[in-house]
Amino acid sequence: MSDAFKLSSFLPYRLAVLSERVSRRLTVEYERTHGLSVAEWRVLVHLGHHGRGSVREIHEWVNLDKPRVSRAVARLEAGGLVRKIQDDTDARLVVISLTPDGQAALGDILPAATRIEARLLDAIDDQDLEIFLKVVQQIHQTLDSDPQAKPRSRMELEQATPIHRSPPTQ
Amino acid sequence: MSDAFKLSSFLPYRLAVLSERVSRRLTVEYERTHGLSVAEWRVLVHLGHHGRGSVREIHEWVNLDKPRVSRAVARLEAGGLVRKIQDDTDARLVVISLTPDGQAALGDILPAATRIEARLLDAIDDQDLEIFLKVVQQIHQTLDSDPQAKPRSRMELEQATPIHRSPPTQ
DNA sequence: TCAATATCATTTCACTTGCAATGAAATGGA
DNA sequence: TCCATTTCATTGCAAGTGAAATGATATTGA
Repeated sequence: MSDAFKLSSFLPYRLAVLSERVSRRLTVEYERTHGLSVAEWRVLVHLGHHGRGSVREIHEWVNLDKPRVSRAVARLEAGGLVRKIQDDTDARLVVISLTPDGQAALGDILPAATRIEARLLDAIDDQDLEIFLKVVQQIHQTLDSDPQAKPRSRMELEQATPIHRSPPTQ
Repeated sequence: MSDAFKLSSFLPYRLAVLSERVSRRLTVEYERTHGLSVAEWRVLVHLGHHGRGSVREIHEWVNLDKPRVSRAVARLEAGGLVRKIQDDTDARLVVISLTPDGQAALGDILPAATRIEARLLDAIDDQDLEIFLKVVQQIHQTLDSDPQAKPRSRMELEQATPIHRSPPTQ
């Protein structure tokens, strides 16, 4: 009882609740339409943007541990959305790329995902969004200097990308 | 390849990455010191604030489904941090409350958790934080009017609580 | 009063997760 | 050249997860 501490005003809790709710909303979309999990969706998107990649590469970029990527890729391959071929200069590597079906699936889901994101962003003032993203970056930076925190994934570090409003440029 | 869509600038992805990193940092703390999971931590905090509660009540307040609460409570009881007693007016209900050990554990973890949060907040300008939280609320509100999204938990709805800066008042 | 329905907490079951092996292949140094 | 180390992807395994089922109790309405 008592104690001034309230879970509802605890920043980590708030982030978790928000993130989970948003993520769940997204999942409804690509679960229903293509039976994809979050991991599979991320792999697909990465391949859509980068064309091809090894398990390690994808792992480094999309914030998923290697076993998760490996299994996601296996499921995607079983579903015919992705192709795995042994690299010929390094036999340990597996080069993963989208099949035409994978391209099609991605082309189908991307607009839906973007639309959901757009709906969320529409309610937010431009300047507020900018500050929001700045704060996100600041939190990351604080964690960067905390030895107890997990390092950021490569993607986060390389890209200080702004959010793309509805009609995506570049 | 190509396609303008980048995962790194996709809001839901960003939220997930940030939330996971923050959550993991917290977990290091109460995992190491008391072997607690996130669910157990939330239950403990809820009880610390509300004194007692049923599984359903806790479930509604701390954004955990009932099975998860039930199991978290079971583990906490096994560890002696929590006590379960049958409600005498309604035999279905279980009234859960902290034991002295539970109080002590909470008293031990709370400062550490607050300290980590304070470190994150310290880097953020007051006004920016306010806007950040406003944006969080706006995202929730957008989801509130989306029939495909999961409704907010009771706690979120009842409390528009601001973040408490370091020396927690009230 | 008593059957139908609703509300609890818990359990079941199939599935996912994350960490730590594992085994295969490449690399570097003696 | 050849052994030790490193770098790959995958798999094993113990634990966790969530949705639905279960069983116990309460409530409601005929």
